[in-house]
Amino acid sequence: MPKITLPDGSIRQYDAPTTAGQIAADIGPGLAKAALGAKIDGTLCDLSTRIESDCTLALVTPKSRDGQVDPDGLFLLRHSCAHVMAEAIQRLFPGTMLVYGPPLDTGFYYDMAFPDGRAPSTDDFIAIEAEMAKIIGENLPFTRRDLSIAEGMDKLAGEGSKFKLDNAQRAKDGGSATLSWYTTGLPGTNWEDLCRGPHAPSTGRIGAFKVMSLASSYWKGDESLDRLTRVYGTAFATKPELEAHLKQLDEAKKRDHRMLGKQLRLFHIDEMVGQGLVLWTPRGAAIRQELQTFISEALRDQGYQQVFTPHIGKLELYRTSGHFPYYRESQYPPIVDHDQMTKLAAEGCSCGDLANRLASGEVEGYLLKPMNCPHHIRIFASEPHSYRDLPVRLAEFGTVYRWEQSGEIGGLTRVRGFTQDDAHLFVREDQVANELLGCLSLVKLIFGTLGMNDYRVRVGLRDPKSDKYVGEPSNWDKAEEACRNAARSLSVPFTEEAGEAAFYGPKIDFIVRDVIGRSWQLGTVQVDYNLPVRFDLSYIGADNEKHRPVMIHRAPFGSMERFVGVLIEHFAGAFPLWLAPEQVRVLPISEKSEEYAQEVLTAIRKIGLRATIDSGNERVQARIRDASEAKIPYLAVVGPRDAQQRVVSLRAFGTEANLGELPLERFISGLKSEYKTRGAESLKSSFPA
RNA sequence: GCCACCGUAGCUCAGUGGUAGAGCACACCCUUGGUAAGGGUGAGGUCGAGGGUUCAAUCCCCUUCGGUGGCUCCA
Repeated sequence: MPKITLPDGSIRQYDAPTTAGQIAADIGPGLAKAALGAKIDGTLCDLSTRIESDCTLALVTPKSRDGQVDPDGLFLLRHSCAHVMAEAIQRLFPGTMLVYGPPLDTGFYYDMAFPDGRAPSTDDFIAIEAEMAKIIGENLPFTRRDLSIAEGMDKLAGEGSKFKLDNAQRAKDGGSATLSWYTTGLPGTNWEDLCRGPHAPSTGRIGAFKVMSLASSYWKGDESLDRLTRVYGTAFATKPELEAHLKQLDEAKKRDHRMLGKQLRLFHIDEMVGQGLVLWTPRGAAIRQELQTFISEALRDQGYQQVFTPHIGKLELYRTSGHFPYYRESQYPPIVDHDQMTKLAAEGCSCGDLANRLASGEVEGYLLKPMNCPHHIRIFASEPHSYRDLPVRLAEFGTVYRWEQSGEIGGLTRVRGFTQDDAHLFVREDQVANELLGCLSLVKLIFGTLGMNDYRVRVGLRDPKSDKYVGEPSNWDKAEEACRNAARSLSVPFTEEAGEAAFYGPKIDFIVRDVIGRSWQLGTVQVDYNLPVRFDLSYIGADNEKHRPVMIHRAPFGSMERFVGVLIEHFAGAFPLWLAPEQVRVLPISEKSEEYAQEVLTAIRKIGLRATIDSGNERVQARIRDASEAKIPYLAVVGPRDAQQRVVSLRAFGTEANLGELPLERFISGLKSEYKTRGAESLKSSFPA
């Protein structure tokens, strides 16, 4: 006789098997009406799930008691809505085979195989949504039925969908005793789908939904298998929630760095220059320069030395490092000099031959550098080192080139040429732990100064099953342990992920999300026992013997391109004073104040800030609007009154009214300290709140 | 790289099988205005590029380049 423990601790006793839905009804009609499903012993289930023995039970509704949207409720709604969409699409596109349709954080998708050439386009969304509305309007129950594995397999084999058959096989392999189908309505009469559930009780519970977009995917994520069409949608319990979600998406779009980059003229990517090759326009370059100055100061404080190295190097260098053999596909092809080319052409050497001979080393060429480490290593190796000299820390804003797949390139976040704020530390083994901490503190300083708190940390370890990693397992163990320990010191939660290591060593990565919700790796710190071996690096120890240094690779920004891209979105284009491309705009009320405005401008420029004057033939209101749209931190409005009193009327970005008047000298000194302290001190504090 | 969609003025976007439009930006004129758009006039386009169908293509078809959304990849 089941004894049900509810979340408030109360217990309900039943003398016969019951269902979650029945229990909800027993508690109250309101709850019965609101319930979408139940968590039985922590597992999300249908309301119709039969309960035969003691359990804990929590009913799932669209909103929990405190008014928050319940993610489990959304899960049920979206999973159910995916079914409704699949049914609607199968009605409109006969012959469509269903593959897999899970809920997501922001909605759901369904992968489908359409009969050749008959995939829907976005123009069909209206029809699909109309069909879905019909199904939802009928408020049909989602009815579950279980078949034995054998029966179920027979049924699927008869229906002839290899995709569903495969899903069933995987359920079977996963230890499932039965296969379940969900019918939208009456089993045997209405539409059904192989699905492990759970679902909302009926279609009518889907309050609001929208078909969002089309994309493609590969079956099981494997590009050698069938190509599928993925239809994305979303669903909510109510219309206002859907509208709020759509509005949020729209807001996110406005923060998109590609949009803002164009609008604020921060960078340009030009067809004629090449895909994924970023041109930094003056305004974006100002931001980058400030960031580089910032990090250079921090590096100097930590005992780094700056170096410069060329953009190319001999293939032999990258054969030694392993980059060329391991990552040939993702590099620009090697450069072969004229004489070689002429000679090879005379021999009738084919492109294939040339590739092979470059790979084997029979023909030498140059490579656009995919990484800076080999160059830095050769700097280290260019002179002998004593154990007393270590750590040697070589830093460079080094530009590297990688042949990213064309479909992956976009904006500043994935590009083919980018500049890393790179450095390589050559350290004694006993120094590894401490140097790692130094690297992490640098990352923390950067993220802290910029107010970027929304990041996660990943410790990337080797995948024991893969053979792409070079070096001794014992060294890998040591390096992985050092990373783990350093990550622990961060007091930020981190995950350990096998298979995420670089080929030469484990790493600690800092990962942020963009406005669209995509994750990007920014800063990275990597421990490397392997390249020192490949390059036979050494230092002389206290024992007068040769010893092998350990390398640490680190780039707290990751790349300037990606970092600035993420930063544009982080600030929604409204950069703090120290980073803003145009920091102050002086705005004379009329030509009568032009002279004083020029004086103010000169004073601002004298302390090294980027400022302009807008003496345009427009009314003040219009020019204020222009400055506001350009997201300029400070606007100094000056008219005859201000000139008379030697003050400026100050307006800050993001504040509705003007802040008030400030004597010119205080304005200048306040600007200076806000700039120099990178916002730690603010000019705004000169005004009453 | 794969699939889908998109490419019209500097930007955002309408539009049509008979060689094109709006708003903003830009230029000039009037206006000299005190905190988020003052008024007028004007200039600006090989409708991404190449090929095809057609009497005629910005529009239809093919190819190509670029962008977007995904997938796959990412030292």
